[in-house]
Amino acid sequence: MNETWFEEMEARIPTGEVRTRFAPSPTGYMHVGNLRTALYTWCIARHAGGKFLLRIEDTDQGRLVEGAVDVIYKTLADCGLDHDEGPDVGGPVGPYVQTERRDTYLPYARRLVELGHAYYCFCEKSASGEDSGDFTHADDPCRELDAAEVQRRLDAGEPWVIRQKIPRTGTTTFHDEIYGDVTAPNVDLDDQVLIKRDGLPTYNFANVVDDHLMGITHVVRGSEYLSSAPKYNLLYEAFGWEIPRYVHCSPVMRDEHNKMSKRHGDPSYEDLVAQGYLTEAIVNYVALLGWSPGGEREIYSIGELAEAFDMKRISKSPAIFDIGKLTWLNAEYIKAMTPEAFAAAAEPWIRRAVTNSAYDAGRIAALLQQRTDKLSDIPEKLDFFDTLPDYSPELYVHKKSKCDEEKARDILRKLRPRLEALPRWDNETLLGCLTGAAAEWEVKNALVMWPLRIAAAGRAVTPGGATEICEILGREETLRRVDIALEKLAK
RNA sequence: GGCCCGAUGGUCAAGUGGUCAAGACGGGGGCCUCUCACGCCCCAAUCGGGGGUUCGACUCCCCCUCGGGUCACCA
Repeated sequence: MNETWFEEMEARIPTGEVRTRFAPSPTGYMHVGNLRTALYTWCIARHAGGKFLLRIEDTDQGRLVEGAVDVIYKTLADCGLDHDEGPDVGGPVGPYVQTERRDTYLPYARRLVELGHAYYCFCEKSASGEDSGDFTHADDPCRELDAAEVQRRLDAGEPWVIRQKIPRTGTTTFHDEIYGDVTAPNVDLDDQVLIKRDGLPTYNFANVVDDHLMGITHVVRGSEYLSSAPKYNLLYEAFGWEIPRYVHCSPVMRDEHNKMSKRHGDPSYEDLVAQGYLTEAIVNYVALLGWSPGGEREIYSIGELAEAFDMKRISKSPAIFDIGKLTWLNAEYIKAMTPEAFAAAAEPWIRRAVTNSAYDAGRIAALLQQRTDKLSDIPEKLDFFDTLPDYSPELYVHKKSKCDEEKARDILRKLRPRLEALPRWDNETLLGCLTGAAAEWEVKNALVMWPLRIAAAGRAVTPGGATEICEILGREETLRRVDIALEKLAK
């Protein structure tokens, strides 16, 4: 590559705006930690009115997973994390897939060799695990090979890699937006491989080159990269490039010791949605896991998150994912929905349990909205609609309502003709009928409501009260169930 | 093990030298009430340990402990 090529690459780099990127490798699914990183990255860009880009890091040919990229697109889109540049929408510094950029890395690596900050290494691939323990990047014989020798072995077709030439003395300090200055002794830094034997760059190298070539101003990533950051700095300095701001995020944990992981069966974004969690609630919860806006407010829409976001307030220590708190937040979102929106979201779940189309899903949804933590909890609350359970008469015994089987039979007997004679069958009418009866018989409302609700539902706990359930069941079915109750109680 | 980073209730966390150490989830109790839930009220629960610095430390420094990360031709 000639000098012109490098100049052209540099000339494309946008300046004067905040540019962040989410750079996943398509090796699996969107776990919660990934989602959070993407969210923070997006927030930094949006907060500053900058650009958010998506770059696919697929330099590991062995770990590609079919369909993984689609999961990434879908998740980002669902969550409202729109990107300004990326493989699908293009942009000024494309391509945005690393394997499509394969020809740009080698020239930069060669330039580093020329600059004396990298070298060709012809050593055999080290066996895995061999150099664990007290390994301290022992003198690589290739480090000081002279140019002629290198050229000879290259010409002979020997396999090679290019390694970064780390200084043997001194220290390297880099600045992180949330951890502050971090210093590491150069001796502890490895002469990491930049270009692999297959000609593709390693993650570390591709990352630096791409971030520079794409004009990334804020590098947001997991804290697992904290200890390799000094090597990145050395690379930027060797090239004479401006060092971006680093924002390292601590991991999301499943418990005190382990990160959230697919292996442990921890839920991904998609899993959570399948479990009945709302996207808005997931995004909101994840944002607050490891970041705090400072005040007491906890409910934030995606837009409000972008507005309030201050990366300085990202937590330094790992946070444990608490499904219970997510569930609470999800319930808050459900309660805040309009009845229409909730009915629409709940209907498929309602119909899993209630197949009888005579029972109005909208009415059922109205009973459910204040009692639903997550949508998947819905079906089990509704099983009594389609078929009346074969319950025990003991269910009629309820201390607080002062009800027992005897009283239940008496109440239901007297109630049946009144219900049958009702001019209309709606909640108000039913309520009037029942409270009227209670007043007339000089008993508590509860003593009338309890047996009727048990008769109608056949279970102790139901969403909604007696009148609401009877209204949905309809007059005919209600009377049928009262008759069944009287039969049970007659024994 | 070397190196790097971190440490406020069970969990998420506010707090940046002087506070009776916010708030939320969860837990406990109560009120409301046609069950359950919602809502409302109240309660319990935290600065890992030890040294300094200071008139005064959760806040600053050191050590210990504990936790996390990293030490791949994976990202």
